[in-house]
Amino acid sequence: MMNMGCKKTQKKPMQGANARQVSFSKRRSGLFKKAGELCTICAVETDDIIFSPGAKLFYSGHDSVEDVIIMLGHRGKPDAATILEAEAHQERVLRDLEKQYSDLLEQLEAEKKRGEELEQLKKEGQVSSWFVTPVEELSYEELKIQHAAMEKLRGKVLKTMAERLAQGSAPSVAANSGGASDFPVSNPKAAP
Amino acid sequence: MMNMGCKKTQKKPMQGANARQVSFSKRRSGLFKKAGELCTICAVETDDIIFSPGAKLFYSGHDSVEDVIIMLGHRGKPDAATILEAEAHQERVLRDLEKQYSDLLEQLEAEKKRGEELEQLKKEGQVSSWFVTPVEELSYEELKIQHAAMEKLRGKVLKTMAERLAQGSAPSVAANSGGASDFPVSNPKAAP
DNA sequence: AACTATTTATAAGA
DNA sequence: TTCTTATAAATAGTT
Repeated sequence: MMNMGCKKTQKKPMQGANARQVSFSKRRSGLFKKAGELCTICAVETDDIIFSPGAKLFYSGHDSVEDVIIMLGHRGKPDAATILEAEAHQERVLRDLEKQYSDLLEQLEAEKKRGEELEQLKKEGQVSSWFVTPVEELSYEELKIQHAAMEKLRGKVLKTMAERLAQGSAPSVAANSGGASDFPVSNPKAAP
Repeated sequence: MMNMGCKKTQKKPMQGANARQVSFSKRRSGLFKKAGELCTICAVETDDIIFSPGAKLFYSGHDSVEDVIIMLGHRGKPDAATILEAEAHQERVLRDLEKQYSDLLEQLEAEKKRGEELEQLKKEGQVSSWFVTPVEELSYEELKIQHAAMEKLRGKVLKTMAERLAQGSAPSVAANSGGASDFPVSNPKAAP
């Protein structure tokens, strides 16, 4: 059977929403498995976050995963009674998120300032090499950059939240729309 | 030559700091490559963060990577003159980080409150199923959870920063200590 | 979900 | 560190 195995690695989004969804599931579990192996074999910590097009979050972290799962509890589906209550909550949730977002805009401003500080440090010559030379011990600067990177990541998440809100998503809470619709194209980048 | 390829997947940390470091480098690039492929092929976004034992951060994100690299600039090593200046900066950087950390403790308190809100929502039945059923459209709740998860992740990073500070790491800025010392054991977990 | 041909990742060695 | 190579693992297409 000439089933073609898997051919060479594709360079473009897979054609066909269904095939892409299947591939996503396979590769997602593969990626998380690799991350887990990296933790186990090399004794490091990893956090992997995947945003799928339907605004779904997939998360693999060395211990936070448990927190997320605990937050979600038993994961049963909402019953009819709670759906009515859910719709009553929509407005409040919306306002809540909007307030959070405006708070975050301020934080993003603060981020920019920190980025500029960092730029200044770089010009003074200290920060420059840890990213490419893992053996050095530039802990203060590393931590500074860790912080900045995390702030940036956080800012991105929250910006995405706001964008989704602005697009008026989630017309009906707890609606079981089963169809996996077509994927919007994201902005792929590879690591250096 | 019986070079044994790679045997079956190890379940324990690799023995020998050097071999483990080599494996880490290989697997790190492998993981990032997989993440990049997932982005490209399945049209999703990923962020991967690896904390190596020496407090090194490795980051692969669908576009934030560029920001980090731009922040780092040309990545040359500091010269002798800047090292002196760097040491003069240490105290200030320390105070800066300490201040940031105390700010963050407050934010962690706020996080807890949000977690409790989330728990409340879950009891009302809406939040429960998106994590296991990617086809549903529970966007508000998803975003809420994304936010909570990111806050948690951020909190962890910043807590790590503070712990490293408390341990008095980074005795000498820009010291080119080449030795990769022995790894402490982390807390490996796989994704559900 | 399971199978399988093929590609990809990687541990050990050089 | 980078390259090679034997072998294990991942996975695209198929059933």
